[in-house]
Amino acid sequence: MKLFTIGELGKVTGIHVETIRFYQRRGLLAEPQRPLGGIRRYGEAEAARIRFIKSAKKLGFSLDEIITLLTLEDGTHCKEASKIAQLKLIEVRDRLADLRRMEKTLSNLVGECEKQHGKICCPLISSLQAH
Amino acid sequence: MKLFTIGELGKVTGIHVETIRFYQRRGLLAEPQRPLGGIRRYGEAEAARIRFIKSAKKLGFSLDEIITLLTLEDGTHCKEASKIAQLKLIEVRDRLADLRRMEKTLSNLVGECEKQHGKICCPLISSLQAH
DNA sequence: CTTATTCCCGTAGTCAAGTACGGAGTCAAG
DNA sequence: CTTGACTCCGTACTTGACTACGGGAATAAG
Repeated sequence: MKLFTIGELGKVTGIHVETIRFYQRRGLLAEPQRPLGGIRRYGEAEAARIRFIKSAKKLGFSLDEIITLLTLEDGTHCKEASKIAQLKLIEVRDRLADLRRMEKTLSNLVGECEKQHGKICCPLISSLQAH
Repeated sequence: MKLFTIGELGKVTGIHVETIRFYQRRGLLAEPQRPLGGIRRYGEAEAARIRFIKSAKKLGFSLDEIITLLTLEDGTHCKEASKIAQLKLIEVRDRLADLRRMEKTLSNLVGECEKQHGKICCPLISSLQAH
C-alpha cells in the first residue's frame, strides 16, 4: 500500500496542496497522526475521498453538503444515514432531471442548428421550465 | 400578457430583488427601457430566463458559463452556438454520469441500510471513482 | 554536513456571488 | 395631496471557497 506526502496527494488528485489543508481545517478530511514531529502520510482512501469531494463540487454541492454526504460513507449510524440519503436522493434526482433536459436540448441544438438557417433555433431556456 | 415590477418578478421566481439587479449588472439579464423616469416592467420571458439561471446554478455552472449558455438561446450566430453547445454537452454528460452513479448508490443505500445491521454499508465515495 | 525541497501552521489576501444600505424618485390608496 | 410601499442607483459589506505568504522544521540528494 503506497503512502503519499501531502504534495504527492495533491498531485495524484489534481488538488492544490493548500486546498487539501483547507479541507482538513473544514473537517472534510482527517489529518493523519504525524510520527512525532515528522511528516504526515496519506493513503488511497484519502485520495479517493478527495476525488469524491472534487466530483461532488462539480455537481453543485457545497462543502457543507459534501460533509453530510461523507458522513453517509462512514457506515456508522445507519438509520440517520438512510434518512439523509433519502433527502439527498430527491435533490440528486431533481438535478438529474434538469441535466437530462439540458442534455437533450443541447444535443438537439447541435444536430439541428446548421440545418435551420435563419430560424430561431435554441430553446434552451424552455428546457428547464418544468421547474 | 402580464407585466411585473422587479419586486413581483422576484416573488414569482423566488430570487431576491438585489440579486436580479446584480444579474442585470453582470449582463445575464437585460434591463427593459423605463418609460421616462418611470418604473421598469418585466414579462414571462424575463421570468423564464431567471428560472433558467437558477436551475443552471444548481447544476454547478458559474455565472460566466451561464452567460455562454444563454447566448445559445439567442438564435443568432448558430455556427458558434453549435460549437459551444457541443463542448457544454460533453460537460453535461460527464455530470450526468456522476449524478447517475451517485443516485444509484444513494438509492441502494436507502434500500439496504436497515437490512445490513452492523455492516459497513455506504460505499458512496467509490460511486464516483470511475472518474 | 550542507543545501534544496517539501512540510507544517497560522494569518492574511483574493475572487465569485450575492446582500445590505441609503437617499432620491415614483406610484397607488385613502 | 399626502403617506407608505416600492423602485432606482451607487457603493459598501458579507460569505464561501479558496490561494498566497512567511518563518521555522524535516527529509532527501549530493
